[in-house]
This record gives sequence, structure tokens and C-alpha cells, in this order.
Amino acid sequence: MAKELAKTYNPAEVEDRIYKFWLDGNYFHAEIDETKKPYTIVIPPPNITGQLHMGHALDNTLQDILIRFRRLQGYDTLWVPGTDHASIATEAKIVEQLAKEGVTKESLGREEFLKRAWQWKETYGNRIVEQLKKLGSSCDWERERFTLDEGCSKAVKEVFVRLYEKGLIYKGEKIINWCPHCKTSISDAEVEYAESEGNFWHLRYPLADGSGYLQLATTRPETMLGDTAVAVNPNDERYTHLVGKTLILPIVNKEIPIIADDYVEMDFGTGVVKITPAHDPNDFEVGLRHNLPLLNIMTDDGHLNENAGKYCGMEALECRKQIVKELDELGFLVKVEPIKHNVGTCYRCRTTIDPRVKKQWFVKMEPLAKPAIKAVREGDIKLIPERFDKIYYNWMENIKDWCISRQLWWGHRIPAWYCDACGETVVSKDEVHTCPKCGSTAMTQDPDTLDTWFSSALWPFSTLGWPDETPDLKRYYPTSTLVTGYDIIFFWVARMIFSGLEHMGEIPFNTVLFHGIIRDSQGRKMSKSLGNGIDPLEVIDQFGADALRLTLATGNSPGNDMRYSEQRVEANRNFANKLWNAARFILMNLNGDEGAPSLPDELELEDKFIISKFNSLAKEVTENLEKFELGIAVAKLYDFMWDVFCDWYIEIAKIRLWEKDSKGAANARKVLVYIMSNALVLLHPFIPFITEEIWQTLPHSGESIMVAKWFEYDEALNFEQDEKAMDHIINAIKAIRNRRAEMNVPPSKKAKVCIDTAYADTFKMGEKIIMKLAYASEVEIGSNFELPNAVSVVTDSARIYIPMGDLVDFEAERARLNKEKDAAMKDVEFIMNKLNNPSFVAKAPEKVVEGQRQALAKLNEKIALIDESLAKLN
RNA sequence: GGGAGCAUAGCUCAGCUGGGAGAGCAUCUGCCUUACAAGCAGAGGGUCACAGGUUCGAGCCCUGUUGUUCCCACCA
Repeated sequence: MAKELAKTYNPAEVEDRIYKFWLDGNYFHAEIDETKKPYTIVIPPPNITGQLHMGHALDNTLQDILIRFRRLQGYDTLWVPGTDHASIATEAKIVEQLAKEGVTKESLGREEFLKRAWQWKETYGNRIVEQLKKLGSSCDWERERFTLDEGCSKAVKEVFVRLYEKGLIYKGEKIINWCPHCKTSISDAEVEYAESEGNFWHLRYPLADGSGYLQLATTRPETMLGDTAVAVNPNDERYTHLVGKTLILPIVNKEIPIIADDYVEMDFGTGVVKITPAHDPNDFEVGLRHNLPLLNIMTDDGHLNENAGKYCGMEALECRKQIVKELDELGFLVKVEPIKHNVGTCYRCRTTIDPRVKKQWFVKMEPLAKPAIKAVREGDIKLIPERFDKIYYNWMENIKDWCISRQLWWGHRIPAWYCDACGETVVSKDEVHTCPKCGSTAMTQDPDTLDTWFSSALWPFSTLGWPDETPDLKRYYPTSTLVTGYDIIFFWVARMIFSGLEHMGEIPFNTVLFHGIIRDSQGRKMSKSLGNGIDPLEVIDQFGADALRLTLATGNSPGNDMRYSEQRVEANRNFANKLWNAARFILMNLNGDEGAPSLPDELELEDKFIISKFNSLAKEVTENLEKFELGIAVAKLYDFMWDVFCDWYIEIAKIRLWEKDSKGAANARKVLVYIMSNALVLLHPFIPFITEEIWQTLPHSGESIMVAKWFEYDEALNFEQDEKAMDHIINAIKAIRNRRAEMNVPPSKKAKVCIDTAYADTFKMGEKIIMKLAYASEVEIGSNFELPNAVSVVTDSARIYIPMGDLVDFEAERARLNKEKDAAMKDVEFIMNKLNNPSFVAKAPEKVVEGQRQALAKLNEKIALIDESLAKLN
């Protein structure tokens, strides 16, 4: 016997219990099953520094929807979870933590520091995993991974050595982006440009021969201390005679050459550029072409170094002030012009980036990018929405070498050793103790670690066991779908693609589903500094994980940002409650003889109607899900459950249910259970908790809805005629309700309904339905009604009279009917215009033309019915 | 400088390959009808940013304009 359900759904009461039930049932765990097709998703590993935010909630909701859908469809599904060590972010957090204790990372030492980091990982890495569970994520937790775990380390070393041996990883002295706050290099992708108010300082440098000056402008005057040339365009006739001459660098009083280089734009500024090869990427290139010396003037923490002479030790911005002051005093400052310009900042800490020359490790990108471009171009990998193709190509085609070394401790240590004796570099998967060249045993490992994204790039195969040829790797690679935000297309998606192709020889995933970011109700990005972030866990506490998931899955299309509003969550919580009460209603009426859900032998009109509707719904929803149209799929389910199943079918079913022990009541119960439990399965990917809870209380076969059978479209359940017949009845009921509402007749006041129709058989079947839902005391089907005191209402299939006695205002009736007739006539005119247009009839598809003809016929019928009604009024 | 997205009801957004526009919330009216007031029934509300074009037919395709958001580049 079914158990009683509370009147309102209380998610807090069921969710944790259900999740535990799933874990105990081991439903998330994938066992390789060769009879099934595999479907795999690897999670975008959340940082161990993070708390679950709305972005995670969205990302993981979408993944869980896909994975649950495929699981129900009978795929061998695997969702690999894990977390990311997030080298810079985590190291910064730990340094912060240490600072509170008055300890620096250097004083602690590398080994102790790493111990602390691992402690952090234990504490906070677990926290975010627990938070993912609150959402309902059906990850295979037995396969949980960490980007810095042993397996990932093995993969990282393998990749590093392979690429090094192929010449695709090299160490070089190049200009890189240096963050003076994080004290590490970062990659180009990690630099964010922000507009800032600055100045253009116009300076003049005197010619060495005393014959005059060259005027130029700079936004960073302090870099002049590192100038090693001044450049002009070779075609600039103003300056050609000066090329080869020298200038005296003010303050420094050093002689530097005037060179000619195409890089200089003649019509920008004065056409003269100071060249600081050690602190500007363009200048660096110029320097290479002209063999200019590199003069580094900065320390690692953003101060001027010994090359800055008297400015040594000064902080960069302070130095800028002093230099400008001195230049002004010496007469070298021409003017100061305020300008807006873009400044590169560190994407982690927002500190202004100092471009500088350092010896770093790089990945040579061009050979890796080529096949990665091809994979998308040829459709092996599909990006959804498609427009991200362009963004991807643009980046890949203009890619520069990837700076992968970081001056951090928390991360994968670079597997390179240097011989203290002969300077030999050895790259190896294993520890190197002896120099292969000179035999010395004084080997020192490179102190640097790798960019976090270096290990993330291997995630789709490192998590499956690579470089070992594990059964998982064989079975689940390439993965099926990657779900992630468009904001990490370069950081992560692109790098996984070339890594997968290079190391596995195969794409890492078939499809990438991009989603947008979640903004606050005013459209602003959620951020800590604004304090406008919404904590998904609080939302879950208040409204339930299902309501949150539904909100994130609805009203949102791939690749687009969405605004979060609590009102939407509330509306979706209400939907959950609606389902809950529908289930409650069904349970109240069961008497225990239903057995597992199945259809009765005899079906009434309304049964066929709901079954047929559900049948085609299932087909559409399946197609939508397969095309990643998750929002569309769930909207259809929502409408069906609320507007069709609850508002019509349940209400109609009550008629038979009230006939207590009848066969009809038993049949109605069966259909109710059948539709409800099958609909729950279709809804389950979106709202897993409540669907499980309800499914369990209803008659069911099997242990869990998680492993129930996805409903598949069945031609035998397609009852088109019955759907149409029900439509006639529904339209009549709606029309009657409308008339009654207009006349302010309360439902308690029943009235007789007389129906004149060409579909007498249909309406005969619907008599009881109309009685109940149109508040009729009696339904009479016939023709030539003589009803002097009746209002009438017309649908496309019937003329309906409601005798209302004194309530009837004949003038108003006539006016209303005429208004309705006018509206119908207008529609007729519109359609006639089309049908009278020869090109429409000739060129439009037959289906469309026929549709218009039918619509016209219906309208004419309706007009005829209205005319008859009008005639009766006279 | 290059590229992309968005512009649809008061608000937030759907609208799949072109066939007279939908939802939720809000508003108005009437209902505590024995699943649900987190509900039921009914109603109002839109020159689909603007201007052209293609088409028998355009919210949807093409061109341009305006507004807005974002990405890339980084001319010092």
C-alpha cells in the first residue's frame, strides 16, 4: 500500500536521503559492458580553492542531465569526476594563509610548503566534491581524479618527455609575461587587458652629434632606462638621413643607435619609437632583428634593479614619477597627454604585467595546432553553438608558443635536470642522478613547475589511465561530450584538442557543449568584489536542488549568458510541488491492485488522448536531448505535465475515479500510473530527486528510476483521431468557461448546456467531461434548440447554448456574436488573399496550402454557426 | 583595428531546417471546486530595434544603420 505524502514537497527532507540511496545502489558507477554503447563525460575539474558557485552549478547540471539521459537510454555511461590543483590560485591562498601566521613560503621551505598544500587539498578539495553531490551529480566517484595525483603526474612526465624529444618543448630566453605579485611567468592566455587612464609622455632624445633632437612618446617612461635603440620606419623620409646615427639617452647618458624597422608606423605620433627589448614584446622582436642588447631593469617583485643606476630598488610606479620629474627638469619632457590605453594584467591577481625577458620552457605550437584546426574544420569535433568555430580557428591560426614554466612550487615539477659540472640538460621521466655526458652526480632538478593547464590538457585521457593502456582508456576514449563555459575555450578546450590528437592520435571528445556565464538579476557578472554572487547551496537549501537545476536548464540556450533570478527558481519549485501533488492525488486513489505500470485493455477517449500526446512528447523530447536542446526539451515536459496531464487528464479521470469500484476507475488508475511514471523517467535527468522520490512511491518495477527504461515512441500508441476529438471537447469547454467568466457566473452555479454539432458522436462521448469541467448541470446534444433565454458560444465544431434566464442581455449577445463574426471574417479574408494568389498556390508546399484550405473551411463553418445563432436571437 | 553575441509582452527569456508570435513572473477579474492558494478558471498586454532587399510568404535569410555586451589584437 502506498504511503502518505506530505501536502507540500519538502526537498530538504528527501534529497540527501535519495543521494545516499543512489550511492548505496552504486548506480553512478560504470562497469564496462560491451553489449552497450559507451557514453562518456569528463568533468571540468573545479579548482580546489573554490566553493561551488553558480557557474559550477550550471556546468554540472547540464552534464548530469546528459549523463542521466544516456544512462536511462541504456548507454554504458561514465562521468569522470575530479578536481584541479590550480597552481597559481592555490599557491596564492596558501601564501596568504602563511602570512597570517607570519611565515613566508621561503622561510618554510619547499617541502614543508608542499605539505601544507596537500593539507589544503584534502580539506577544500573534498569540500567542493561534497557540494557537487548536493546538486545531484551522478559522477562515478570511484574514478575520482586530481590533476596532481600520481596518474596525472605520470601522464604529464610522459607528455613532457615525448614533446621534448620531438623538439616540441624547448627552453628559451624570450619575452614573457611576468606577474610581479605572483612572481611567476604566465602564458599569453592568462593576460587580461584592461582599459586604464594613463599618460602619453612626449620626450626628446638629443642626437649624439649635437645637431638636434628626436621626439617620441611613451606610456611607460621608466622603461627608458632599458632603451637600447630608437627606431624609425625605413621609408620615412623625415628620418632616413638619421638612420645609423646615435642618440644620447637622457639621464643614463648612454649612446644608442637610430635604427630603421618596418614595425614603426610612420603616421602614428612622431614616427619615432624608443626600443626597450627587454620589456616590450614588439621591441624584443625589433631587438632580435637588429641584434640589440637586452637590458633588464626590473626585479622579480616589480622594483628597479641594479641596471637602473640611481633608481635601483625603487618601485616601478614611483620610479616613473621620479624619472618624469627629472626629465622635465633636464628639459627632455616636451608634454604630457592624458590617454586611455590597455594595460595587461594578471588574470589571477589583476597586477599589471611586466613583460620581460626570461629563460622559460615553451611548447612549440604550430605543429600541434594544425591537426587541431583540421579536426574541427572537418567536423570530427562539433562545437555547439557553431559560432565558436570561428573564435577557435582565429586563436589556433595565430597561436604563439606556449610558455609552460611557472616559478611556483605547487604543481607538476618540470622533469628536467641540469648538470652542475658541465651544464648538460637532461629531460627524463625518472629522477636523474648522473650526468650522461660527463658522469657527474651533481644533478639539480629544474625548480619550476608547469602551468596548471598543462595537466588539464591531458584530462580526457589521463583520467582514463593513460599512458597505460587500461581497459577504461580503450573503452571510454574518445569521450562523448564536453560541457564547459565559453570562457575557457583557449585555456582548456583548445589545449585538450591538440593534446588528444598528439598523444592519443584521436580527438578527445566528439562534441563540445558551451554554456554562458550566469549573471545577477541586473546582468552583471557575479563576483566577489561586487558581492553579488548567489550561493547555489543556499538556493538548494531554500528551494531544493531540483528547482535550481530546472532554473539553470530552462530559458537558456547554448553559449548564451543567463540572468539569475530567484523568482524563476520559485516558479520551478512550484512545478516540483505540482508534480508532488499530482502524485499525491494518484496515490490517494490507488487501491493496491495496480501492479507494475501498464496500460488497461479498454481505453476511453481521454486515455487515448493523453497516451497519444505523451507518445509524441517522448519522441520530441528525445530528439531535443539528442540535439542538446535541453531547454526546449524540459519546457515541453513542463507544459505537458502541468497543462495537459494535470489540468485536463487528471480532472477528467476524476469522473471515473469517483465511481469507486468500477472497471472504469481501475482503468483510469492504470493510465494515471502509466503516464505519470513514464513521464517521471523523462523528467528525471532534469529533476532527479523528486522524480525518484515519487517514482518509488508509485507502483513500479525495478530498484530505482535511475535505471528505469526510457520511454520510446510507439506507433501503436498514436491516436490522432482521438486527439482531435478531445480537442473538440476541450475547445467547447474552454468556450463555455469563457462565456461564464465574462458573465461572472461562479462555478458553484451550474447551468444546462445545449450543443448543436456535426460531431454528435464525439460530444456524446464527452458528455460527462463537459458536465464536470464546464460546470454543466446537464448536457443536451441535438439540433434546432428553441431557447429564448440563452447565451450562445461558437467553436469551430459546435454551437453551444447556455440558458441563463434573466442574466441574458440580448443586445450584448448580439454585439458579441457580431464581434466574433467580424473577427472570423477578417481571418477568412486573410486566408482568401493567400489562396487567391496564384503564386502562393503554385509555389507553396502542398501541405501548407492544404492547411490553409482546411482553416478556411473551419472558419466558414464557424461563421455559419454564428449566423444561425444570430438568426435565433432575432 | 578585427570578430562575435544580443535587441521579441511591464520584467526575465524561449522561438529547432522561413508558413499570421510563446512561457514564467508581474497586472486585472472570479473562485478555499474533496491533489495542489507554491493552486484553479478567465482576461488584458507585442509595427519581434530601425531602414532596405530576397521570397508567394520574413521574428527567422541577405545588406546597411543604431544601441548594447563580449572576445581577439595591443600603435610605442
